[in-house]
Amino acid sequence: MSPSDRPARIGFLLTQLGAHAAKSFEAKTRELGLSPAQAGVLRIVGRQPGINQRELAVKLSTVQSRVVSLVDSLESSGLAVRVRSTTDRRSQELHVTDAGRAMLARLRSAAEVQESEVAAGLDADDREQLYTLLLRLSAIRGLDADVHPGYSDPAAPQAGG
Amino acid sequence: MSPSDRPARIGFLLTQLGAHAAKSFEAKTRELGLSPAQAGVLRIVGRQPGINQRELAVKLSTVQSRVVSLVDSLESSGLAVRVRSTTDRRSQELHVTDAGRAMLARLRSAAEVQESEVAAGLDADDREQLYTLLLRLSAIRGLDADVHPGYSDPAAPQAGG
DNA sequence: TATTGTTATACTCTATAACTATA
DNA sequence: TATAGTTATAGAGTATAACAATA
Repeated sequence: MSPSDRPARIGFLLTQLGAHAAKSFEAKTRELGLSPAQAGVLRIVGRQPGINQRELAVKLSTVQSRVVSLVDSLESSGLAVRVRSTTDRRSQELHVTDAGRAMLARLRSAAEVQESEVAAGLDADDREQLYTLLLRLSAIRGLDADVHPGYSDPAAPQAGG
Repeated sequence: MSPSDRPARIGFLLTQLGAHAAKSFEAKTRELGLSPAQAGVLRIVGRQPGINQRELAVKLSTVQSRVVSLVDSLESSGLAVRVRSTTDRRSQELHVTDAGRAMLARLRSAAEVQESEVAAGLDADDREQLYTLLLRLSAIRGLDADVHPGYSDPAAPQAGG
């Protein structure tokens, strides 16, 4: 079976299933009161306490102005705080609060639930095989295991791959 | 290796790799002057000539008003046309023009290029294995092989899966 | 003069609601 | 009265550019 005989190919299927997984995760973060983007920032700050906004922007491949509004929202919901660096007063060091840590625990539970939903229909061997292949692709692409895109796009149509 | 020991899991990896694939495809459609959404509509109309806008909205899981603007753009770039149904003058039957068919051929080439990029680093056996597993997941989810989401979102940060 | 962060603003994509025309 | 499509409008998410504070 050559690639062109296939009803849909790896690129297409990855796009389709990735969007599906993203939507299911988004539904769960929204129930917890967060957008996927906010959840992602919280996760990174939890793993790298003291990271500043510029570093966060680089990690997320976005601009500082966007980080401002994301951190604003986390701060106003009490999940994270900004602390002025004592060594460089331009810099804001970011930290997760106790409430933020509680939220991270809830997000981890949600991710566990999502995992079983996403893999439903595959037996343990298939899951292991799929996991291994995807992890290899991710490594080949040089993707950061801490960062994944939060499609802000709950019901976005098409593309023909 | 239990799920919770994993550095990143299937749901997370699918989301990450799916976004990556979507972005690479989007870059290609943009070069051809189309958004992923426009490309997707063109593809569907090419496969189902005469489909009307309501049917298209259902297929894309979106609203009719959105279909209007998508079809508007395809029509004004000469890739598709609306034809009033003779049996129900409320209904607009959609058709691809010659220029639209030429564009579809270019999109197919782009998809071929994307496919080799996305699967780069895997040998033929691995690709076949991955393809089989993804196709099974897609079938289990009941996803439509004609429709996949066009993330309109070129550089969207995070979510913690 | 360069860098960190902020504000103001604008653009894209998408949905909701009111409307027109046909049935 | 219901349906296919359209228009007008609003919202979310994101980026760009000008600005303030600090280095």
